[in-house]
Amino acid sequence: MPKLVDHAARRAEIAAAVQRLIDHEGLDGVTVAKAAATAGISVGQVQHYFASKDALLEATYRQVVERMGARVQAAVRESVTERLPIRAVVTRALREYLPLDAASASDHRVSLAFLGRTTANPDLAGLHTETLAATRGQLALAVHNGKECGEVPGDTDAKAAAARLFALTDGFALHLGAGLDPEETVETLREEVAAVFPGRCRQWK
Amino acid sequence: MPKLVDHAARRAEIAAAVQRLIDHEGLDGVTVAKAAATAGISVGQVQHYFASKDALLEATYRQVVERMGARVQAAVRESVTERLPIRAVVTRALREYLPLDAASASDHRVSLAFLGRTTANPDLAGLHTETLAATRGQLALAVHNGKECGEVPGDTDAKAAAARLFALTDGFALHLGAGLDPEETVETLREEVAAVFPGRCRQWK
DNA sequence: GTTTTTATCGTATGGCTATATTAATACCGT
DNA sequence: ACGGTATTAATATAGCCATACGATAAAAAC
Repeated sequence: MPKLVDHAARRAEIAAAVQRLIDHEGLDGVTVAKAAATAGISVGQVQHYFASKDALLEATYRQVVERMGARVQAAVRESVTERLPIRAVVTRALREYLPLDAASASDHRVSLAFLGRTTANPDLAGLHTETLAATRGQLALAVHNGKECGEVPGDTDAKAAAARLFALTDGFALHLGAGLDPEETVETLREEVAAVFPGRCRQWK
Repeated sequence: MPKLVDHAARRAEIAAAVQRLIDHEGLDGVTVAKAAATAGISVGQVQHYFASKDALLEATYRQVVERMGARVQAAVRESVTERLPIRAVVTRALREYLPLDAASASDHRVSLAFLGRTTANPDLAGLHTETLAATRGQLALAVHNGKECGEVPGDTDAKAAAARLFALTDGFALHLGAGLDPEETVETLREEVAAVFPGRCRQWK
């Protein structure tokens, strides 16, 4: 057999180049030729690793979404191993959704660019809706656990509280790029979560 | 002189056709030829009313933004003439930002499509940022007035409260298209505004 | 060492698009 | 009625882009 190449890694590299390109020239500015130039390879090589331009863009989007999810999961795992209260876990998790550093800001911009295409692309819209629903579900579960644990009052509507916190976070993420102070925003988000989780856990989980 | 044509009205008609086109095929699916076909006119006529495709899209976006703003302003004016408390005025105004009916949902989708292009278009990004800042400023003013009037506690940070309510509203608007219950959402928004404006106005303004 | 499979590259091409241009039309003031 | 101009239609053009294709290199298998 010929030269051995890690296909997945190469695809990831190319997708990363496409992300830089989107960041710089927008989703519409992406052409296969420019993607190849950004990645420092030939057009033919891009074609070798992606069957079509659509496949290339889909892989790029998937990579961005996965990285955003991974950031949140990492924050959750870290908080859980530190035996922090659910309130703190949720606060850290939601904080990870905000475009506070360069990397997550780029991810957010790119995911926003794709979001603008959901209008005419049912597949993309479906993926987006599913992702939102999953996140909202996890958040609702956290609130529910908070009720069982004693951090959240018993009369709280877990689903409504989750929807509210999530919408607030996404709204902040949207507005952060447009003249909102990061520190104040994070502080407000912290207070909002604290308002939903006012109690203390009765037992160590 | 020749045929008299209301330029502004004709431009608005064409822009409305472009909006339908964006709604159906996405912002990328817009071509001058399709725009002409959707509007039921020739390509040459589109060229006559818009110097370039960019100008056509900009006019469309501007029309959408203006209509969204007008809806809010109308709600505010109506509420004010009814001598409603500021709380009710703000509630109605924010409610108008949500894509609850077909028209505002279309406007929201289209503005989202344009938002996805702010990545690479500084002019568009600037316009968007300004619009957000203006809205946030108006909202902060409403909260400030509420403090003077007695509806809002004196220790409320008007700017922070405005930023929070606005982000929440925009977040809800974003999530409404993806599996959020409209009625519950409106109710939650109403409660949130009520929480910021818990008092009663001391005097009739 | 030959063969076969994979990787990479450069170029060709067919289609689509924005826009320029040219010609035709219709209406108004006089 | 009629010239002139705003308006409309139709066509031409030049550029760009995704994708197809062919050629070359390289490395494993035997």
